[in-house]
Amino acid sequence: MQNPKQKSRQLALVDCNNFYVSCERVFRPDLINTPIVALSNNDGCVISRSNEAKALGVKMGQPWFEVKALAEEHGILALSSNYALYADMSNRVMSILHEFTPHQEVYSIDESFLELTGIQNLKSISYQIKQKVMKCTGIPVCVGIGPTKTLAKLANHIAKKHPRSKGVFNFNDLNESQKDSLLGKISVGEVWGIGRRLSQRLASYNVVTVQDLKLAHTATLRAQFGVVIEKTQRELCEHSCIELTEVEPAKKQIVSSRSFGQMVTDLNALKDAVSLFTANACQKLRAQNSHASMIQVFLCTNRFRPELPQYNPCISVPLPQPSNDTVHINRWADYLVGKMFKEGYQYKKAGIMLSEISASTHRQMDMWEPQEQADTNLMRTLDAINTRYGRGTVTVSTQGAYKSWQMKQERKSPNYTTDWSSAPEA
DNA sequence: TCTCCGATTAGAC
DNA sequence: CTAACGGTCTAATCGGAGA
Repeated sequence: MQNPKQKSRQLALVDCNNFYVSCERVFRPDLINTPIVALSNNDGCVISRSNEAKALGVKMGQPWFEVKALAEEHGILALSSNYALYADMSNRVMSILHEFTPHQEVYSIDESFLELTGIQNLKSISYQIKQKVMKCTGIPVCVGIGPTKTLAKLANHIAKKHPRSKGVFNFNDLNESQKDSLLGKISVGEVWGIGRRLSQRLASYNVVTVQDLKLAHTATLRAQFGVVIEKTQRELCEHSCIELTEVEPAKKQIVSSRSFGQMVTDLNALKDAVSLFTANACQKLRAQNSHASMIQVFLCTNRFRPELPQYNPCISVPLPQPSNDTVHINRWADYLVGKMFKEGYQYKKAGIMLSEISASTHRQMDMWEPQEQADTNLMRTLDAINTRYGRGTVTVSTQGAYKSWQMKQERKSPNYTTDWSSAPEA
C-alpha cells in the first residue's frame, strides 16, 4: 500500500555550479570570463572547470600535464586547490540553504538535499534560493526537485544542462508522458549510483537510457547487479528508498594521507609527514567525539614509475585502549614508520588510518591506567588554536623536514577568508 | 555448512 | 631541461579460514 504522503514528497537537491572555480572567482571577479580550472593536491589533476574550460575540452580528472599544452594555447588559468577557502564558502552556502527548511542533508562540500514537502509555489522558492545564495556568497547554484533523492539529483542534472530551465527544474511538474519521453533521452550513466562500469554492463542488457532502467525486469536486475541498483530503480519509479540523513553519522574510519611534492628517501622526513597526518586524523576523530582502537600506517613508492623498485608496506596495530590523543597515537605511528622503513626506495606517499572507532562516551576505561585527563586538556587547547588560526598552526614536532615532502602547490590563491593578511588591499 | 573477516570492487565527489 | 596522474569514505560482494 502506497503512502499517499510519500507521493507528494518534494525533495530538492541544490548543487553549486563548478564549485571550486566559482569560489576562486568570488575573490577574483576579473576571472569571470576566463577559462579556469582548479587542480587536485600536488597540482595533479583537474578537479573543477569553468564553463569556458569545459568548452575547450578539458576533462574532469584529467592529469594537469596532459592539459598543459591546451591550457597555454588558450590561456586557461590553473589554480592549486585551496581547501580552507572552499570549506569556508561551503559553510556559508549551507547555512543559507538551512534557512529555507529545518530538514537539510549536507551531502557533500557543494551539495545539499532539502526537504520542501508541503511548500507551495516551489518554483518561486527555488529562484529565491538561487538568488539568496548568489547575493550572500557569490556562488551560483542549480536546484532540482523530485519525489525521491535520485529524481531530485536527476532534476538537478537537467537544470544544469538545459539553459532554458534557468537553473531550476521540478520533475514533479511533468505529466506521465513527459516523464517517459524525458527519461528516454537521458543516458543511465547520469543516474546517481550508476557509474561507468555499471553503465557498460547495463548496455549489454539493452539498458541504455534512464527509462530503460526504470522499466527493466526487477528480478533480473537484482540478480545481475545487486541490491543497490534495485533501490535506484525503485527511486526512479518515485518510491523513496533513500532517506534524508540530517545528522551526519560518525565516521567508521579516518584516513589521512598525501602524495609528496617530491620523492622522499629520508626516514625523518617520512616520520615528519606521518606525524602531521596523524595530527589531522586525530583532530577529526576528536571533532566527532570518538576514539580509535586500531591504527594502520602505510608507505608507498611511486606506482606510476614501474621501472623504479616498488615497496608498499603497511602495518596495523590494535591499541591497548581506545585513544584520540595525538601525542599517544603519534608515538605508535612514529614507531611503525621506523619499523617499515627500508633504505633504497623513493617514497611518494604515506598515510595513517584510524579504525575500530567508538564513541568517546561509552569507552571502556582501564581502571589500572588512569592519567589521560591532562592530555585531553592539551588536545582541547590544540584543537582550539588550530581551528582559530588554521590547520597546522601548532603541531606536535617537526624538525624542519617539512620542506622535503611538502605538497606541490605552485598556483594557490591566498586564504582570503581565513587569513587577514591575505585580504585584498583597500 | 555457517559465519566471520579481509580484500576487492564500485560508486560519489 | 624533464617528468609529471587526488584523497576520503561507504556499502556490497566474494572467497578462504575456521568453527
